Amino acid sequence: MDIVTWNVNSLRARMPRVLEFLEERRPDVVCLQETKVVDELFPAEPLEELGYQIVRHGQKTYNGVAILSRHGIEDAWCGFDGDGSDEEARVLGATVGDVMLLNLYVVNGKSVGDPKYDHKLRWMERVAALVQERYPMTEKVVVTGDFNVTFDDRDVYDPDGWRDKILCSAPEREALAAIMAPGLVDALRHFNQDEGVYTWWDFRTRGFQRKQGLRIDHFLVSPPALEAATGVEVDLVRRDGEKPSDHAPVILTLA
DNA sequence: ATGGTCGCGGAGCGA
Repeated sequence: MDIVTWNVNSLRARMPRVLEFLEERRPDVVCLQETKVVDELFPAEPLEELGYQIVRHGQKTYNGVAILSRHGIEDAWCGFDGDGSDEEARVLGATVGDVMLLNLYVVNGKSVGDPKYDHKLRWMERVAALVQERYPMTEKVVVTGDFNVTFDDRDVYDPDGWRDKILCSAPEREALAAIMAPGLVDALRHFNQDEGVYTWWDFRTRGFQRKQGLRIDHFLVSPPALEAATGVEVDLVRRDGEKPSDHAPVILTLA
């Protein structure tokens, strides 16, 4: 089973690239972030025609998460309270087969010290509590999405330039570790110790062309899910070409 | 330190 995480930076703007990706790779499950579309305007039909069931949790202009699946989606819920009552649409949970999914679009935080940064740290604390309460590590758990946090220098093209900056600060990394504390593992690092594996490149600096990126999109998996995992791959083809997102899709394969 | 480019929505904000 292939599970994808992809921050598409507007689903409607990205539809040609998303459809091309789905047709070529036929992934089983796709967790999308930054759909930037209210549920009533979600472009479901072309995705359903490719065989995908859809659960979505969107809002106007900003944020928005969705899960596409070629297999039955069960027990879907959204927002910290499970009812979509959050101000920001960033949390979507569901079960597909024996895999418990949590799809997250973590707060960006703007810059260290900004009020949005404090909001990010508090928001991540709520995620940690949610994982602890609702995701037993004895199950196949996959917590994925755009975390807007790097793990270490290997995830950063210019570690000294980014030292203690947003996406790289110690408090953010500690908040990420707290989410993983019950027993989640960074699946990509289990398979690949190389530096320079990135998932996001800034539009403004033409980061992709300059090979200047960060790894901020992750798969955090429980021991049973790690046992089933056979690899994690970043699909760089999707970051190149016509009207790409600023993120590449990341693909986790489970046996 | 700032700006650079996208997307949304139709100016300025968020990333």
